[in-house]
Amino acid sequence: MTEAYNPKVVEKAAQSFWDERDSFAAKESKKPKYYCLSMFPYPSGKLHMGHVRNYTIGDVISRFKRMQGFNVLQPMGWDSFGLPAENAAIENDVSPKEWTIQNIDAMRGQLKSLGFSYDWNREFATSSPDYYKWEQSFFNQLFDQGLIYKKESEVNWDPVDETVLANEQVIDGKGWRSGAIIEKKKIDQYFIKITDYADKLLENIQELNGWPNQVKLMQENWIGKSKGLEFNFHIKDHNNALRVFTTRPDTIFGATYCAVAMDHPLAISLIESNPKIRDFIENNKNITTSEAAIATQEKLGIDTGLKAIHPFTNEDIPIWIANFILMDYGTGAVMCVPGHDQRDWEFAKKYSISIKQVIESDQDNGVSDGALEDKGILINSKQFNGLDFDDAFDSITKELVKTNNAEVKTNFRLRDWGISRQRYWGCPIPIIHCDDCGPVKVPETDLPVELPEIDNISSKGLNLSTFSDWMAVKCPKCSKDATRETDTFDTFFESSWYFARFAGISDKEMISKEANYWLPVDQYVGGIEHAILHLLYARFFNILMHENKLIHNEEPFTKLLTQGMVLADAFYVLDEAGNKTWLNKDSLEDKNDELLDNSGNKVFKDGMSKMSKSKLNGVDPKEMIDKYGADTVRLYMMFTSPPEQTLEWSENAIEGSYRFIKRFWTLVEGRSNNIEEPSAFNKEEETLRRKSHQTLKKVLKDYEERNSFNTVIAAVMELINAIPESFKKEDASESQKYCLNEAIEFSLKILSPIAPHVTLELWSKFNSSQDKSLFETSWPEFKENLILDDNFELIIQVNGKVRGKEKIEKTLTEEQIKSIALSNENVSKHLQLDNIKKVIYVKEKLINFVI
RNA sequence: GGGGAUGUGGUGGAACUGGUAGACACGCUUGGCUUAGAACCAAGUGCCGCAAGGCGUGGGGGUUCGACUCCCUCCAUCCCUACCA
Repeated sequence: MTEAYNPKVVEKAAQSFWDERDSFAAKESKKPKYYCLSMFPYPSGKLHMGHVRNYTIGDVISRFKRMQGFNVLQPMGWDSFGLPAENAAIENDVSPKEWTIQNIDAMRGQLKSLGFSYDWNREFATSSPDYYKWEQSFFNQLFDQGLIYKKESEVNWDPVDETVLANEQVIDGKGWRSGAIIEKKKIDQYFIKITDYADKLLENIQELNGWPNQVKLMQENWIGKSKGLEFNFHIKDHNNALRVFTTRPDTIFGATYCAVAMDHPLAISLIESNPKIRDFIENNKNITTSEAAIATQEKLGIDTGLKAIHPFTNEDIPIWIANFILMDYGTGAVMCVPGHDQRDWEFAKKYSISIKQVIESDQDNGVSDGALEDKGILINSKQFNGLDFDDAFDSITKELVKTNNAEVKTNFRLRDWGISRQRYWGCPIPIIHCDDCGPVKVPETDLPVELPEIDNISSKGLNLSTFSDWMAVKCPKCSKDATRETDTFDTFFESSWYFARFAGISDKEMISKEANYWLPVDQYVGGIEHAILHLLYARFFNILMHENKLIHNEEPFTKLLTQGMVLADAFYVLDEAGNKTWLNKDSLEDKNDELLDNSGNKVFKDGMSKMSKSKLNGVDPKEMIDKYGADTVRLYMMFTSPPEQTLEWSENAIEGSYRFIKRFWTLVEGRSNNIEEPSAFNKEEETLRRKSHQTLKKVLKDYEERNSFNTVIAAVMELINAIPESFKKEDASESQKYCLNEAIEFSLKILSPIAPHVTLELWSKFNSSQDKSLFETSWPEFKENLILDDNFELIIQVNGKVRGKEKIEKTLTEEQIKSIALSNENVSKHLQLDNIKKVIYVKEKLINFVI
């Protein structure tokens, strides 16, 4: 009697089997190690499809490597500090800690239900003092090494809630909760000198052969190393010079104005005496600190009335204040060459500043339609005419060194990492402020500095400066009354070293010796949105940990797989003030083709965007797991698109994945793998065996080299479709049954990393005599001699168009093949023999007749 | 604004090194089974055309015997843009 496929029963059995044996506990051994890590989640409470995709990919790779005989470490934990906990605290009046713990429990349950092969013994949450204690300790080391400093920097200030807002919390220049117009405010913050390592971070990219080029490029551009010239413009009737940085000194004869940032000292010095400038700066202050907002705003400027003196022509050129110049980059002042920089060109047009062409071009209209940004030969540049970029750079530098204090400078776009946050739910920065001793680090023996418990949650933002009891301490140096630092770390701090902690977790040290066995991470898997910040900070931290002799490797991640975003439609309603409130799709009603929320307000569609906590467009996998089981969800997730590609979420085809598993179950169930290999096979049997071994060869490449799991699944489907019906019948011959069993065995193995529960169950039914766990630690080998075929299919083209196909024996000569091709009926219709101008033959593939 | 990607049937995707475009699925159509439906099974399914044949990989142009693949250009969508993680 056959048994129907019941995912609930099968999955429960498989999961208990793994649990009982602690199958995925990782211990050092003589086997080659493989550390596979998926980016740990922020515990928002529910998994969404982006997580399912990420963690299925990681698990597929882990399980595949385990089958290949590797000693695999695949840990999981929680990146549990962050903004959403504070928001939830304010909205629901729960402590961030409680909320986080509940979320972790819920998400752990969801992860377990998906059957991921994690070593749960190594689980930790970054919000636990056991973890952040070591972060504070490491910070102290960096502090001693002079890598930490304080400097003023701008934040988004909500004047109503009296709190600092993240860029995400500023919507159209207004605070998301209060609706107040956001102000920029300068406050003193901690920074870490990542720019000291800019060259190292850039150079090491060359060695990251296992990283996607895309990500390496983005990091290179982010670091943004450029060679340029810094020099002074003398200012007419003014004591100070204006120091500018330019990467294009070759265009200096085209400089028709200069521009400075709104917070440049020169601009600030004019506020008092010039009300127009004061108004301009005042009116343009209200913009988010985000680069995107600054760069896309309308480009505005105001003439200071001051004149810079052109170093070569001695002409006066105006100095402007512009709202898009960044004080943080270069010197905060630039020379503007509208002829050869598009942004300068547009600004010049707007304010009627002259535009000069100083680089040769074959463009008829010169610079009248737009800037010519390509490098080239200098014109209209007096003694420098005719020089190319490099020569011009050198010659112009030589002159400016004499007169204008010029200096060739390497400049980085990368800025130092601001690590202070004015928040409650983060790792406290272990510093004590003493009136006499200044900032003093908290002694090692007093670590961790734990977060105070929350008793009273206000409706404003949370931060540590309201906990006066907690703040009051004695100075560790002089024992006088002192106060604790109230800033917490940027949460990127926690995620910059967790991978090392997983590899060497210990309650006695930050990272134990065991880490030397596991590190570096062999395969890191995570969303492409982390291509720059998280991955750059983690690389930076890894270098610091390496320098401090905590770990042996300099770069943390050997291979990187960046999965594409899972997108979903996002929906919102607007209030009277035009503020957006995001809504989950499930809370909407569809009335006469119009979307309404549950109070009847009109709902707008925002279009596809990544599943996120803030837009509430995450799709919870729970329902799907309940309905179809984890194997179907995993299989569908892998089948529906290749990992690197963006995925617009839809569950239209999940039924198909479920059907496939059911069909597969029906095929395998009731059979046993007990046939000896026969001595001979007929043609039909050979064909199936060829397909089985071909499939094995193909999927090995797809798994190992291409991370192409959708084609792995398609290949197995093809193999199963290729089994002749007669082989499945009860009266099939022994050799037919043998070939069928071989196909089944391969399919079970191939699918095991993707759908581990059902394959484990079927394997133990199919191979009842064998140890179950053997199935998950062995990978079959294909036989090359069975893959070879004596024939091939020749494609016959006329002028590149397919006109016929012929089955050809591989032993035939090119001449013989040509004559077979020419005798093809359909082909001969399309050509006359005397017309053939050329014949192209691609071995064992195609022949093309050109007429 | 800048940086990085992506674009192939009604849908998700395949084509790996310039060599058969549409594998494998979803959906749909027809038939079988069924009192009926679901499930399942079988056949068909890029578009135009009765057919011969033609057209077809975001649009336009180019290189090549041959282009989804290489080059130029334009468009659309997504990710990042330093305080979402």
